[in-house]
Amino acid sequence: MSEEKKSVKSRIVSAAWQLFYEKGYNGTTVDDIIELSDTSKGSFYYYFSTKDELLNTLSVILDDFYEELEQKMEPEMNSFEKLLYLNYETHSMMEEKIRIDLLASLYSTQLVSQGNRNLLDQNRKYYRLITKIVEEGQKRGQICSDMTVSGITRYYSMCERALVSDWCLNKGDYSLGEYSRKCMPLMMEHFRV
Amino acid sequence: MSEEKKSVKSRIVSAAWQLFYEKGYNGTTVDDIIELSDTSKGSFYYYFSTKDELLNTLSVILDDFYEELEQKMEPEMNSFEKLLYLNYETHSMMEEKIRIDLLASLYSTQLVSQGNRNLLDQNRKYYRLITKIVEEGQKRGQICSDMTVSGITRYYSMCERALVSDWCLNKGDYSLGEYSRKCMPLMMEHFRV
Amino acid sequence: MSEEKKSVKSRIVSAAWQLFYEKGYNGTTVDDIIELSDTSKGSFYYYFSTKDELLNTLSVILDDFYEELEQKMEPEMNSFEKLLYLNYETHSMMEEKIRIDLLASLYSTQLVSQGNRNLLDQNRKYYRLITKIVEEGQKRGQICSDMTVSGITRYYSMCERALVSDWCLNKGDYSLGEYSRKCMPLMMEHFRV
Amino acid sequence: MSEEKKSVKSRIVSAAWQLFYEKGYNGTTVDDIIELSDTSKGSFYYYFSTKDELLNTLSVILDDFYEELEQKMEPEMNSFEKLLYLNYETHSMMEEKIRIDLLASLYSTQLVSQGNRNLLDQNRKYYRLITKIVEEGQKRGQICSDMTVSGITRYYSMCERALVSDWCLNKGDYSLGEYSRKCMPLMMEHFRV
DNA sequence: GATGAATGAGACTTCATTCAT
DNA sequence: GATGAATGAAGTCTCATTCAT
Repeated sequence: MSEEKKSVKSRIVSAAWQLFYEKGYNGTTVDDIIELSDTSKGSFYYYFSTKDELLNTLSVILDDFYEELEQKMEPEMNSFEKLLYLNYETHSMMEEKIRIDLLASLYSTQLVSQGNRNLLDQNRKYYRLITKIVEEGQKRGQICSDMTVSGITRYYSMCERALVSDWCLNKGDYSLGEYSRKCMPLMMEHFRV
Repeated sequence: MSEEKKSVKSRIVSAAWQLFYEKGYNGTTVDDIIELSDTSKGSFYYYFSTKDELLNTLSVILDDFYEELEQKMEPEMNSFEKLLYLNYETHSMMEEKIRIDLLASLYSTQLVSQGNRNLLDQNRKYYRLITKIVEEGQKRGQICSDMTVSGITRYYSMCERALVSDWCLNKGDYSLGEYSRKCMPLMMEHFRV
Repeated sequence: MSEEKKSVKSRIVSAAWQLFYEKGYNGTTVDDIIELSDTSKGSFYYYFSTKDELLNTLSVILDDFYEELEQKMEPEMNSFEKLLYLNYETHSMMEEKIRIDLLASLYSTQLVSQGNRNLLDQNRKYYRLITKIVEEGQKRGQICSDMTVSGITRYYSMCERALVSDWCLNKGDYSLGEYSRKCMPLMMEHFRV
Repeated sequence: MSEEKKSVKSRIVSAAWQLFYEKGYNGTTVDDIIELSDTSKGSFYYYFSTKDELLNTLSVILDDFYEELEQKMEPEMNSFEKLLYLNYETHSMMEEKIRIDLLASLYSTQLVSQGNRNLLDQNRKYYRLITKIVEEGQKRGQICSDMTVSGITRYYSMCERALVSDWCLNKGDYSLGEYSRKCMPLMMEHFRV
C-alpha cells in the first residue's frame, strides 16, 4: 500500500494542480479532479474540507522554494540585500513557473474566505525565514531598528503581496521580477541603514 | 416619467448597495435585488451582464468622495502632503463607511474577472486627481522627479491597494486609517524631496 | 412607395420563411426576423400579434397549391379518385418542398395555441375544394352517401392530418407520398362505392 | 428510508401530475413542482433533463390502463373486436380522466422534440398488446392478412393518434369516445374479415 | 476510509411581448 | 405607422457540498 501506490491524498493534489495548470482554478471542477485522480467525491471531502483548501497546498510549493533559496544564500551577505534578493528570486520564479491565474485565484480566494488565510500564516517557512533575516539585520546594524521585527516582517510581506496582486490585476502584462526589482528598494528604502 | 420615477438602472444600483450593506455581497442574491428594486431578471441582466458588475459602481461612490476632498484641500498645501492627506482621508472613510466584505469582494472579483478592471481604470477621477497632484509636485519641486508622473501615480495606487487588500486579508482587525498613516510615508519616502 | 419597395409586411413574411427554412421555426427568433427584414420589433407586432401567426401564412402557400391542382384535374375524373389524387399530389409536394420541421411546428403550435386554428379553418380553399368534390361524388354516386358531406370532409381531413403528423413524428424516415398512397385508400375504403 | 419516504423522483412525478391536473401543463412551472414535491431545482434537473420529459411519464399511466384492460378482456373475444374495444375504452377513459391540454401538450411536444418520442416507443405495453392481438387475429382468421403484423399495428396506432390529435385540435368540443366508436370501424374496415 | 447519488442555492439565459415616444 | 428600450416569466445550468451506506 504505502510503497506501491501513491496515497489517495497525494493523487488528488497532483491531479488538482495538473488541472489547475491546464484549465485554471475556477475552470477546474471537483468532478474533474476526482476523475483524473480516480477517486470519489467522498474521498475528496474526506481529505479536504473544501475546494479552496487545495490552493493552500501552493504555499507548500513556495515554502520548498524558500528552503532552497536559504541554502543558496551566502550567510555573510548583507541582510537588507538578502531581503531584496529573496524577493527578486521568488518573484522571478513565480513569473516563470506558476500560472498567473492560480496566483490570482489564491489571492482572490483568501480575500473572501472565512477559513484559514494561508497567505498570512505566521508559521510558514516564509515568515520564519524573513523574521530571521530581519532579526539578524537589526543585530548587524544593516536594517533600521525603529520598528519591531514583526512589524518589519509584516510590512515586507505586505509589499510583496502588493507586487504580486498588482501583477495579477494587470494580467501579467509586464515582468513581475523586473518590476519588483525596481519597486522593492523604494518600498524598503526607509529600512536600509 | 422623467421626474416621478428613478431610472430602472439606478433603482437597481440603490437596491443593490442597500442590500450589500445589510447582508454583504455574497449574502445578497440577484433575486433579492430585483425584488427590492421592483424590477425583473430581464431588466437586471439587460443593464448588468453579471452580478459582479455591480461592484464596479463602487468606484463611482469613491470618486464622488475624491471630488469632495479635492474641493476641501488648500491648493497651496505641499503636494507630497496632499498625497498623504488624500490617502489618510480616504482610508479612514472606507473604514467607517464601507463594509469590509464589499471591499474584499471588489478586490477579489477584480483579480479573477475577465472584463474591465475598474480598479485600474485610468479614467477614474481618482487617477486624474493623483496625476494632477504628482505633476504639480514635480513642478513645484516637492515630489522627486526621478520617475515619470505616470510611474509615480501607478506606484502610489499600488501602495494604496496593498494597504486595503491587506486590511481585508486581516479581516479588519486593525485600523486601516491608522495603519495607512503609518505606512504610507514609509512607502513614499523615496519621493519626498 | 407602393411600387418601388415591397411592403413591410411582405418583407417580414419573406424573411421569416427564409429563416424558417434555414433554422427551423423554433430556431428563428423574432429578432432574427426583424434584422433580416430590416424592420423593428414595433413593426413586427403591428402586423402580427404573435410569432405563431406567421406559421398561418403557410396555409396560404398550401391553398395556392390546391388552386393549381384544381385547374389540372379533369372534371370528369371519378370523384373518389380525385380525393386520392389530391392527397397524393399534396403530400408529395409537401415532402419535396416544405421543411419537415415547419410542418411539425405548425401542427405542434396549433395543438396548444389558444387562437385561430388555421388547420381547421373551414373557409380555406382546401375545405372548399374537398367539400365540392365530396358533394359532386355523392351526386354522381361515386362516393358513399351514408354520411353527410361535412362529415366526410372532416373525416378526410383528419386522415390527411394523421398522415402528416405521423410522418413528422417519425422525423420523415419514410416517404410521405408513398405511405399516403398506400394508406389513404384503406382509410377511405368505406366511402368508395 | 425505504419505507418511510417515497423516492425523490416519484415525489416529483406525483407533484407534477397533481399540478398538471390543476393548472395544466403550461400553467405549471418547474418552481411549482419543486415546491410541492419539496425538492430543489438541482434534484429536478438531476432526474429530468427538461420539463417536457415529465410528459413522457404519461405513457406509464396509459400503459397501466392497458394492463388492466387486458385482464378484463375475454380471451375468446373476436380479435378485430378486441381492437375496437380497446380503442373505445381507452379513448373514453382519456376523455374522462385526462385533461385535454395535457394530451395536447404531449402530442405537441413530441412533434418538435429531438429526443425520445415516447408516443412511438415500440416497447411500450401498448405496442406489445396491439401486436399480440393482431397476430392472434391473423392466426384465427379474424384480421386480414394482406399486411404484416407490424404494418397493421402501426396503422392502427396512427389512427388512434389521429383521433386524439383531432380531438385536441378541436379543443374537445365533441366526445372523443363516441367519435372514435364511429370512426375507428371505418378506418379499420379493410382489416375486418 | 470510500462511495456517489442527491441536494441546494443561486447565477444566468432566452425570448416573446409591451409601451412610451 | 415605426421604433427599440425595457420587461416578465420561466426554463436551465453549474457546482460545491452532504450523507446514508
